[in-house]
Amino acid sequence: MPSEIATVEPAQIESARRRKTRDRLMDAAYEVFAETGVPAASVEMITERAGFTRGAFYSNFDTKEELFFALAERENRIRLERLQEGVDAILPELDQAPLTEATLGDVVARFLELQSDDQRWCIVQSEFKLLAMRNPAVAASYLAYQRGFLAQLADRIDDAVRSVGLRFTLEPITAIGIIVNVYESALQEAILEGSDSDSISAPPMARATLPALVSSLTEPLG
Amino acid sequence: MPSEIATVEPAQIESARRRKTRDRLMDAAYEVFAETGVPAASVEMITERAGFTRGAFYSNFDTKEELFFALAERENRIRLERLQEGVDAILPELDQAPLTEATLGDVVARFLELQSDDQRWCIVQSEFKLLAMRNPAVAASYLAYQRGFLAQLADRIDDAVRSVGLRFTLEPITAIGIIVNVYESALQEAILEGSDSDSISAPPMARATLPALVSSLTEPLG
DNA sequence: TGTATCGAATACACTGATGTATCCCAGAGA
DNA sequence: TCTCTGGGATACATCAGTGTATTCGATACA
Repeated sequence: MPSEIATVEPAQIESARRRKTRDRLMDAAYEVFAETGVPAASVEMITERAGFTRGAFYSNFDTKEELFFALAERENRIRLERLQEGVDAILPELDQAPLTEATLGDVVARFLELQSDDQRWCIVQSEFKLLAMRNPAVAASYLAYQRGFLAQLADRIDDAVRSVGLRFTLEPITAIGIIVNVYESALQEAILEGSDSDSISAPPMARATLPALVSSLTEPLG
Repeated sequence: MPSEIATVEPAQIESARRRKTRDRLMDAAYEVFAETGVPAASVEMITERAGFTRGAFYSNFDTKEELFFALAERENRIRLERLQEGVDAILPELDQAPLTEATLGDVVARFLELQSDDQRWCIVQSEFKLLAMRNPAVAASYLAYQRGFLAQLADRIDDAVRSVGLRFTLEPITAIGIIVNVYESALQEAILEGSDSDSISAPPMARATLPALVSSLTEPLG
């Protein structure tokens, strides 16, 4: 009897199988959304790519948009974690070859690369931003994520800057926001230029510009 | 007879009526594309908004995309012209109240506002950029326009900077590219924040940040 | 006033996507 | 081995969008 009462609750315990299916659908959606955009992507394209039929999709998600949000959430979470881990991995290196004004820009670039790792993510994120510009609810969650990420990053970068005896001439958050902007549009420009080859020649321009920019935005401490 | 031969050429002389129809369709498309995005917009939404039926559309354009490109071309042309005129209108003012380091940032902001005047254009342009990131041919024309505009702007701003006895610490084109980036993302952020009200509270953030940024990116001449 | 022409409106045939009701199978548990 | 349930597959009904062949109406010109 008690067991029956227990089974009455509609058992949405996310079975392992179900989770796997959802993940495969998200993986496929990631590719399709990057290639064709969210509005142009059909449910069938996604399920076909994932090796399912449309029935599987509707068993796991209500709408294409719901899948998109789930995907964005998963990817954002992954990147926040990667930032944490990545910074922790880079810091020990600096004990051996301590940070100087000359290497500061490179380290900043490496931090940034932890977030925008590939072309597809850059495109999908643009799509999300565009959606947000049209939809206040989406905008709220977009801004929340961006600001969280920026705050994390700003802490780390500000530390690095101070450790070489410099400080930002603007508010640190503002300055680092600018740096992130420059990095991201360098990435976008790389995509625009290399559209034909789908290689990930992401950061050369950023690597060239960032050090100079960082030094323009900083001054000696005190 | 000669007149008949003349009429043989298929008379695509862009009658005034036809031009007006095309313009009304573009106006309507501007709104619809901004509201729903290009892929989600249907031909019928556009023609309905313009007060025509779908027949009129197919008499003037082959596809929705063709209309989109025509619209982008028209708007880009308008903004390039506006930049020319706008700068010429601002310069005389400066004879009365000469440019100083303090007012430099404001003048730069005013230049920039000549381009990104309203919310809808910002959104439509993002849409165009996204399309370009997926399509090399579109990318080429996108980059061409952006670079043309940047070059124009850079000339004017560099003059202004030198006229107050400063110069950019980075390559002028690079520095001004950064400034444009910062301005544009300030605009986007304003949209993201004010999504509910559709007012055009575009530049307050930019107005606050730009002067400091400009002074960070410049140093005394010589 | 009549007519010829240009361009917008209408109607229709066709495609492709969506959502859902139903079916069926594999695997867990007794 | 049998059964039962969760979850993916199938099939169908619906609908929106597209493109085109054709019709209609207004304006220019005689």
